[in-house]
Amino acid sequence: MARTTIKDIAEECGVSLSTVSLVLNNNPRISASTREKVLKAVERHQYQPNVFARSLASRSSHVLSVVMPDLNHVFSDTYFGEIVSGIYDRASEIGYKVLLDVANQRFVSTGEHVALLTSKRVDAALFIGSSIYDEYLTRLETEQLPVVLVNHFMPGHKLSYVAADYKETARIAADHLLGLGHRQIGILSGTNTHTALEFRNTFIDACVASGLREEDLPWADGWFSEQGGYEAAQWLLDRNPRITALMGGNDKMAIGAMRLLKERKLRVPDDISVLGVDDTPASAFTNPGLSTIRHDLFHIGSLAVDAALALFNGDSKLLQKTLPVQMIARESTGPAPHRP
Amino acid sequence: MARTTIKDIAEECGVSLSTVSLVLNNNPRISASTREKVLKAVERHQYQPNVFARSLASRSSHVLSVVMPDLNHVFSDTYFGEIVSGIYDRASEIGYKVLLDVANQRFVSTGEHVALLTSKRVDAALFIGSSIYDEYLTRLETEQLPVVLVNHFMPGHKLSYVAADYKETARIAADHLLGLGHRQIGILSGTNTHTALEFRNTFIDACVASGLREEDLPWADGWFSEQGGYEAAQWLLDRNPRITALMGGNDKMAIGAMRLLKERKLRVPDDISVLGVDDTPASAFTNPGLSTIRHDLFHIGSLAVDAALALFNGDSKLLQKTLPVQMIARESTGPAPHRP
DNA sequence: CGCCATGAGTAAACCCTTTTACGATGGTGC
DNA sequence: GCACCATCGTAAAAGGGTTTACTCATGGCG
Repeated sequence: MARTTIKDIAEECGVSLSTVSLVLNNNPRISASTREKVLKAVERHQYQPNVFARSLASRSSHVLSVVMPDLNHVFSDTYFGEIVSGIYDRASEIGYKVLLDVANQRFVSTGEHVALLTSKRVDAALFIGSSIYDEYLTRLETEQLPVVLVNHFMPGHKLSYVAADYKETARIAADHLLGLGHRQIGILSGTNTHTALEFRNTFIDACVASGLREEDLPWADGWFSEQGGYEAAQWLLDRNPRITALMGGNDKMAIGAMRLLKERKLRVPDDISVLGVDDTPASAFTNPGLSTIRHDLFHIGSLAVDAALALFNGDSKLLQKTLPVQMIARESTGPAPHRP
Repeated sequence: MARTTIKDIAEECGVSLSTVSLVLNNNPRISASTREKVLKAVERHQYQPNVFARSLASRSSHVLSVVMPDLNHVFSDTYFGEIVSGIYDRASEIGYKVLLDVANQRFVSTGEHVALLTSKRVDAALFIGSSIYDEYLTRLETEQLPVVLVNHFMPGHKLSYVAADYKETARIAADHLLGLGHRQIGILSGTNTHTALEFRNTFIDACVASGLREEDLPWADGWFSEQGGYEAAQWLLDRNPRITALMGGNDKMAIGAMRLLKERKLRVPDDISVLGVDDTPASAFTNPGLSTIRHDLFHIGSLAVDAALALFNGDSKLLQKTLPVQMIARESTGPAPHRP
């Protein structure tokens, strides 16, 4: 039994194909009575338009691609997970589907990241967490494709993005720690991303502006993971035992650092304060609860969807949106201890 | 500038549309010389076939849907993440794309879970982690759609699945704990899934067969999460202080239980042993390392892809595959302590 | 009463490939 | 020299919608 097509509906209702199509697309040209007749038949037959025929004719697929970075276990990372949830929610709310991609070697070298868009397979693409070195993004820029970077950006490139305000994050973080009296702060800096760079630089600048010396703001690069935070903290503490606070590049790094501190029998926050960034769900459940600067990743994801579609619809050429952040003070930060 | 189509290529090469199409589909009917000529033109124009036209004509979308359960933070759950990784990897290996879906209220009530397949939008669908109550699956059964349940199943239904051997898992677990001398074992049983039921029942049967009494095998239901494990463990320990081992329904529950034990100053495994199921990445990093029965979720994901496509291609009507599991003994299980 | 604007619907072109039945060409065996 | 067969291509029919320009009544207006 063949699927029922628009033709079947048209014949049954004694109208033309176009009429049915117009009804289905809510075109006001069709009278209420005809509309109803058609809709009834549609309902009766459980008619489902063929999405391919539709996409082919309308040049819109109603599909969004989300491109994940090629990291181990990306699909179970809370940071990415929150963003994907936001994307998925918003997309399905407005009738869009989400296609999964990973920016791995093959994906880039075969040019699939471009073909995906030029072949109209997807209306737009959302890139999550690409790194400084992701030169492939430039091709997306030159070809003016509907692409949005999610919670990161590429300075000097005309690429749209929706991202948390990392500068403001850094300033709030600096204020918070300085206000608690910390004068030697170690920075667990994420690696390979412009946001990480911007965060670190702004943080340092803010501290220096308040009278700290650069040498009292040692930093170490590391992966944005518990392990990365653990190792970076280790490196920093071994060289700078007088540090009274650790600034994590994200919550996971901060959590990794806290594990190290526990192993070293350093109390948080009595001996050393730890501050994170993101406010991923786990942060509320650490012990002590992690103070952090909240980035609303879910919301960033949904806004990215809207931005991407605005680009696709030609409403705009370039969208660069920076979102406010919020200090969440829990228990992992406290007054700086006296160091003799 | 319009996209180059198969027609452009054909004209440029002085051959028919069909010829180009056949070349592109590696049909041996076309001679090597013609083939080469066409491929050169394709290369020169960076020609990309229009996927929609292709899907429309060929009735195959080369897309798979992965349907996630409607849980909080599914997209950052390691269990689901591992499976999705396996699915994604295998799918992209064989030229398939992966579409994301969530089995939420809307998805089911609108019949999208069926329409997705009947409308040929996707070639097949992979359902991850549906529950006992997911009646909507029965419609997939009656309509004989290409659907595979991933690491779970529905007894009494003719639904294909690829799942770890939960019975064997239960037996291995029982052997392991009994071998260590445990005689009173609390079970942190996952809830709402047939695999959880099967696991619990088989575990109890195995223990009883070895001479334990049922009343020494108390169990508590809980969500498959750290929190769920924590609470279930709490409930069990409060009522059964003589327990010497806790059997987690999965690693997360086991990890949650370990947190509780730490809070209660009970040493693992000296005072109480803890055993998990799955061997998700985190299990190697707990302290002490979590003993567990390994389910190769990544592999299960890839096999599910192959199974789904076998169904789609009509190679088979029903595929029910059970995969071997493996004991991973780390430090969280040890000899039962003497309880006076 | 004739003209025109408006509303409702339709015809037909178009979107781009796949696929099957058929055609042409040249060679083979007898 | 003929029937027959491969081999290589092609024509044309799907596949199922969208969309634009056009038709045809109808009613209002001057």
